[in-house]
Amino acid sequence: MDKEKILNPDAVQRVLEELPDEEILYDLAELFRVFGDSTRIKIMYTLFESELCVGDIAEALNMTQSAVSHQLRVLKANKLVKFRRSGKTMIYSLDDDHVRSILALGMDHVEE
Amino acid sequence: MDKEKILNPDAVQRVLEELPDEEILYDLAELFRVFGDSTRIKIMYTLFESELCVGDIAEALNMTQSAVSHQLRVLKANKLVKFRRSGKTMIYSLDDDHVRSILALGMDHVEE
DNA sequence: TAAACATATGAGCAATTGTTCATATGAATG
DNA sequence: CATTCATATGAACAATTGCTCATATGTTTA
Repeated sequence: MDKEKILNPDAVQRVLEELPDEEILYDLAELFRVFGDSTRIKIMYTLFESELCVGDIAEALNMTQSAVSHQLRVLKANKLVKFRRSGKTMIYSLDDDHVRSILALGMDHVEE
Repeated sequence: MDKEKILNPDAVQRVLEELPDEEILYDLAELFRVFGDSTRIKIMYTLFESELCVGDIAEALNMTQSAVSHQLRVLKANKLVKFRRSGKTMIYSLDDDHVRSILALGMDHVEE
């Protein structure tokens, strides 16, 4: 069985003091969870240079309109994309430059 | 039924040309998926200032040694943490500054 | 206002995932 | 070399998730 003995009480104490609030850590994880799906990553890259409507995203990624719409909903809920209406079509774009920054930083790490 | 009509063929074409390779996009998603769990986020924050052994991380986060070890395995596999042995204990630390940068950038977005 | 079109949404299913529990590995110590 | 300690690992289970299919909503146009 575990003894759970603390090897370095000072360090543990220090960590506990500096750890951000539970709620913030949860929100942070949720943000990254949204980035953690290749479909959503693709959709965001699709919008990297210019805005697009749902049908065109689906066409470009060879996906169902429904699947794209479902994922746009998630992106929207997390303020990663915004949209405007133009007649019957909804035109989506990246919400702010944080999205591009986060993608770029992740790319740095992936490309080594 | 869907008509799948392309509303903006030029834009679709442009997107297809500039979209990163499938494999890279997948790796990128996998990287963020690792960040997308609050337990792993907590573990990384635990290591933000100084290295720690497994038992101390478990103690600080009030988690099972096993659960922490399983997650460290995931972080290790994605090159987000590294470790060294010191006798019986394994001492973990963040692998590079990309980790801190990504966490910080995510924090920016979460804090609005 | 009825039909066509673009998008959104809900239910259901298969696949993935994080935890627990039990046990294995590997190093230090008597 | 047997025991103790720190960590790692495998199996199993519950919960979450992304897709499909069918249908609903809302806008334009004939």
